[in-house]
Amino acid sequence: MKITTWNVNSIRAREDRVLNWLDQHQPDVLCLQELKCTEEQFPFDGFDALGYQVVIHGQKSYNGVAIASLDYPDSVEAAVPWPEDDQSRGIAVEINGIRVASLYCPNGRSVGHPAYEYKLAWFDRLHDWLSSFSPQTPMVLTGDYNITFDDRDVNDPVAWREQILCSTPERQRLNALIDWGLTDALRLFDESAGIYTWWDYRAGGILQNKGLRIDHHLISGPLVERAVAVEIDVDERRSERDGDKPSDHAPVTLVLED
Amino acid sequence: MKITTWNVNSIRAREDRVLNWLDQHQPDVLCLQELKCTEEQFPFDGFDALGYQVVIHGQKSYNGVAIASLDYPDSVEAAVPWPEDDQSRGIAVEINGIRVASLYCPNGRSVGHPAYEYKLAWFDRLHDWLSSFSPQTPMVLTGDYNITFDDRDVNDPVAWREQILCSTPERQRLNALIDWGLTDALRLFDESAGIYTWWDYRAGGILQNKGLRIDHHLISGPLVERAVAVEIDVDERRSERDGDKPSDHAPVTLVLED
DNA sequence: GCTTCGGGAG
DNA sequence: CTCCCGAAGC
Repeated sequence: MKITTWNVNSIRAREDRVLNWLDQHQPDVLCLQELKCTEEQFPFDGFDALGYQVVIHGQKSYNGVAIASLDYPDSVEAAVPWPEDDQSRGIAVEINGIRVASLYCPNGRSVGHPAYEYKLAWFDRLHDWLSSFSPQTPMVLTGDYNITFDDRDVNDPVAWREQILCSTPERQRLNALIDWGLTDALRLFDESAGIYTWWDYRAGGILQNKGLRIDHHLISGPLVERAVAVEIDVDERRSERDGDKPSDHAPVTLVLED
Repeated sequence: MKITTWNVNSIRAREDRVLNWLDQHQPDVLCLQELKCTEEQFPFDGFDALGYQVVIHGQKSYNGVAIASLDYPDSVEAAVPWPEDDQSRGIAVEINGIRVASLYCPNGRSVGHPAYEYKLAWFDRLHDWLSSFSPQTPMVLTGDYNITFDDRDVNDPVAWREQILCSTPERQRLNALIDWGLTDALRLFDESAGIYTWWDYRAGGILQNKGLRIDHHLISGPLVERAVAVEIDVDERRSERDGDKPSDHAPVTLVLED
């Protein structure tokens, strides 16, 4: 079973690329972030034609998340981690006995900015939501966390030191999810530095591999047993295919046994 | 010899369509209007690859005209009809003994609007410019005139009566060019009503053929002798090809003998 | 409708 | 760099 996360930076601007990728890679579940559209604007038809169901928690212009899947979800919870959030940043489903969440965590703009305070508070809310489950629940919380775990995830740790996406309070929030009982799936397979999932559009980031690892699969114990790989499709980020214009994030795929 | 006029409504937004059309139809001269770009922004490379020279009188965001030709022009006069005009609406060349002008005449917005006064004054300037030549000069003044000659050029003459593009003062200015010695080339071949070159994007204008004839070839006596056809490529305006998004104007081609 | 722009966001 | 938007222009 394959579960992919992909911040597509506008599904309408990227529809063809996403559908081509989906057609070629056929993950069982595709978690999308930064749709930048409402449910009315979402291009369901293309996904339908490829046999994918889509549930979406949309928003005009900003944010917006969705989960596309070959099987119908058994349940859907939009507005994760809390329903009163006026930003659409999370949606969760149950599929084949696994709880899957697609998360677009706040960016925070810069350390100390009001958006940074919202980011930290948002992660506290995410922790609260997570705590409503048992750590024995098969779970995949995946998406764009907008936080690096440590300096191995950062191409230039000196430049990024205590900057947004890398500050200690942010990393504490991310590690609180680990402490609860989740595992950073990629690190089960590769402990090396220099593995990235996002590269800034500016400054030719992708050509010089100036990236960060901020898209993660956090998985609970029962899935740690089943995890066999995490794959980052850097070619899709780099790619000149399909009229150029890739997203600034690569698709990242968790492969589970069975 | 074929001389085409085409208001492309942004050459950057329409580059592929224009080049595909050019490659298929191979006119000797292509007069373009509403480039909406400066010379720096103009996509010369694609024209070059098809063997076309391009001279341009550009402007940021608005207006902008060009002439693409298989043969090099023997002379170029940008800023027609007068050099101090702060809007880039005309360029003229001499090619194979014929003076060719590509004109994007002012729209005028609505009768009585300041832009309407500018439109009338602009046509007076055009008449002055024209008067610097002999009517025996082989000339093609072509482009988007933003004026209909008479009600045969109007899909709904009642609705358009004395409206912008159809008002008596505008038609007088257009006829002043005829009185000087030019001929409306299309009417040499077809006197019927309902021949249009422009259809509003709104209200499904093209589907109901709710159009106007505002793109003209005005030709001098020596070319009246040589004219054999005027062809309007309505399919290109209608077309769903090349990722949709046609211009609101069709290409119009004058065919000359020799 | 469709294009341009500049401003805000990332 | 790339996206969104709301004006303005046609």
